[in-house]
Amino acid sequence: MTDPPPTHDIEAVFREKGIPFTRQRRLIWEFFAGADRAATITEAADALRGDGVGQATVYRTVTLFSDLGLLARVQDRRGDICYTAPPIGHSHPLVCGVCRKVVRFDGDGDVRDLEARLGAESGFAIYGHHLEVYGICSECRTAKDGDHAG
Amino acid sequence: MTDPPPTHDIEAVFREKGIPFTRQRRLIWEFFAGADRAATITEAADALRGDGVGQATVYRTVTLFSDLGLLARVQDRRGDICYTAPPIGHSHPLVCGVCRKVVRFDGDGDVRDLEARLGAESGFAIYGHHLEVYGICSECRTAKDGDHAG
DNA sequence: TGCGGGTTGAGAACAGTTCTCAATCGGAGC
DNA sequence: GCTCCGATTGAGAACTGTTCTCAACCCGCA
Repeated sequence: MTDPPPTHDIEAVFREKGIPFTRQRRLIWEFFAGADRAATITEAADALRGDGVGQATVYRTVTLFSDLGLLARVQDRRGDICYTAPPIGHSHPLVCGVCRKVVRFDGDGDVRDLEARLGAESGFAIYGHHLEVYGICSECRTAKDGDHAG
Repeated sequence: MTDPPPTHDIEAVFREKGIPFTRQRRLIWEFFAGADRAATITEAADALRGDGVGQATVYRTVTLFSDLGLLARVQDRRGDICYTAPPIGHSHPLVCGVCRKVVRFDGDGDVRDLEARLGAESGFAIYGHHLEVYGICSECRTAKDGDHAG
């Protein structure tokens, strides 16, 4: 696993684009970047309410981060929309359906082959794809095995 | 491309499971199966309102079809949730981001290789994946080229 | 034809998201 | 340090999409 991207990198992205990196944005970024699993907007808003970050700001900011490619949208097993950092620029999320832990993988070579083939066969101009893989992480499996007694 | 599955096949699926295939369900199925592109629930409800199909019924029925694997959920370019028939059991949707036309492709071999690798590397017990490829179909590209004048 | 269980439609209720608007913040210029 | 100005923020209203409730209805069965 890679380290979470340091906050100052993100600041650089913002500065480069001339967008203010405010206290609230930093807090929201740290919430997602600091977690090793995907979180919903509601969870972020709940967690940051105590820090004086409003719900609307969380929505706005998550949208902003998504637009900038800094957060990726994934789904948990119930279909809830979650967000995960760091960017999925050229990687894809492997999401634990139980605890929502996210492991990133490349896999882009595979998909790019497929895209090239598809484009040729279908006549579509391919502009992107969305690939998520779902599984249960080893910890959750262990926990589940332990639960068998109860 | 494969032909859309005939309605009597779907009826057989329902009969086999002992679920009534009502007039409303038939209409909703025909709406999705008859379209060559993904449609939202709202669109289906609007289209079928005149046939006396209520909104709640559309929601219920689309959920039912999804559970049975008869409809697949995809997203258009704006992120709107759409549904498309026939089933994506072991195929994946290639979605036109403009007109939402859906072409199905297999590509499962590619992903299964990837899944096996991922499972081994990450320790996750892989239980599924979600792959959508986005592009612009040739018709929409032609239309867009034509628009260049205006 | 009458019965019973599942399905349906209308609309209320609910949850998630977006919008509105005044207050606040932060950087630039003095 | 102070003022100005535009962007951002928070609170809550408004809106949208989805689910729930419940009486009416439909269909298979006897």
